[in-house]
Amino acid sequence: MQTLSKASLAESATQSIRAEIVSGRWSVGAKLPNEANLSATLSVSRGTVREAVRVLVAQGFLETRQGSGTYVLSSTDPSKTLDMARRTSLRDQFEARCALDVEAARLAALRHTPKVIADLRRLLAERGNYEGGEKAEFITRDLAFHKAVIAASGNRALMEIYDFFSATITETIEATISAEVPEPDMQAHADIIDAIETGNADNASAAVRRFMAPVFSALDKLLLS
Amino acid sequence: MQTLSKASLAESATQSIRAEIVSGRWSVGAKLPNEANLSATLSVSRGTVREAVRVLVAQGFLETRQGSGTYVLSSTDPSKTLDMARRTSLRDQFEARCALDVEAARLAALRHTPKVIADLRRLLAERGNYEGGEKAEFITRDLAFHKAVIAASGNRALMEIYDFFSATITETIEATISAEVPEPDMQAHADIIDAIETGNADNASAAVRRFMAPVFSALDKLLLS
DNA sequence: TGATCAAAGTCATCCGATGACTTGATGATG
DNA sequence: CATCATCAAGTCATCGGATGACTTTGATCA
Repeated sequence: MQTLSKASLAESATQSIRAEIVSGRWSVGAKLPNEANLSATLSVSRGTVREAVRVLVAQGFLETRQGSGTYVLSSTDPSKTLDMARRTSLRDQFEARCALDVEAARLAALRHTPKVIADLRRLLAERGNYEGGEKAEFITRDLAFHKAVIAASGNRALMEIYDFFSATITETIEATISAEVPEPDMQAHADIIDAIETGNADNASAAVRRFMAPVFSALDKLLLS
Repeated sequence: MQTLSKASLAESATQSIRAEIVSGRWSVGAKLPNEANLSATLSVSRGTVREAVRVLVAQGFLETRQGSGTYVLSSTDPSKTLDMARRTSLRDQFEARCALDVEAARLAALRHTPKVIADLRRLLAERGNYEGGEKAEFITRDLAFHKAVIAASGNRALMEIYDFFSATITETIEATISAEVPEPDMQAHADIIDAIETGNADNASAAVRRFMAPVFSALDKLLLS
């Protein structure tokens, strides 16, 4: 941030107020001092305070209620909400990933081309089954296949979200329970490609769901133990 | 964003200026009219203009140079990861949101409780059908219902991602084509609740899919026109 | 030509005033 | 006592003017 060198008073005020919020000194729901008070505390004019507050309102930190006051709405940057998704349980992450896979397979079935199908078959062949060796490399090849399915959907939003999750899921798997979660075999993967090729959206999403079932079963067992 | 329902002058000014930028009428590098001029054009005071500009500066759209003027830095929001979602097409965003809705309904069907069902029914009743009036307020009530469905899934990852998208989708809708996208009626919503209540996961997700169909049809028509 | 500098243009900040809205107290009413 | 209408204080929303700081421009001059 080069802002430090030439921060305007309004920008400084914005940072000061935000610091109070993220530090928790002004907790969620708390009411801020009124504008005149803030003005005095920060040693800037009321207009400058208003500019600072307006920015924080736009960023989702604050909420102003005319006639009532200014209140803390959130103590975290809402633009980074996805970070929160990262910290959810492993099962939640898999379920979310499953949602993306299912919809992607559906869309891929509706929009597939012969070239896409050929690419999927090639990636699946390269992936192979896991037969010992470096687990991380296998996971990488496996992810390449799944990303290709998402790409086949032609939906960039799904791709972005999937990338986001696949990275963290990979980490989690490798670090913790990799041995306990079964990798669906080649046939289960091939079923997905076949369903996409037929162009039947329902079959494609159902294939993904069957595909994921054993993973969820394994996760449930882990949660019980 | 419920902000539109009772948008302050400053927020309206922010949107007006941003609209000029994203539409390309003020291209990157262009110099904006001076504050007095903007003040006259937008029929608000200069202080209000400054608040609006300050927000857009914080979002990375504008840059102010004291003594020189205000210039367009970017026509897209570069400050956050939201960029990725903003740049995807509206259709992509809806498809991604649909993926979340479908999976959430499925999980909700498997995990529902009487209280959750009652809450959903209450939210749907509060939502009502759109019968004129403030569109933004209706969208807010509609979102509350859909978020409740996601919450009923018990999956925090889905909730986070959904929040992420609903914000940008709402913005896009309100800013551009709100009138063109049909809102599914109460019955379509009620069908989802009923399906969840029966505990049949497939029916629940199918209900959501039927629910979304007319929206996609409308989007397709927009793309063709 | 090149450097200097003054003036105009523009944003930064401050101040005071008025309007609009919310909230809580007050008091009348039944 | 409970309820409701009314009112006053507190607060944000917006306005307009004024002054300072900084940049750009162009005229002036060596």
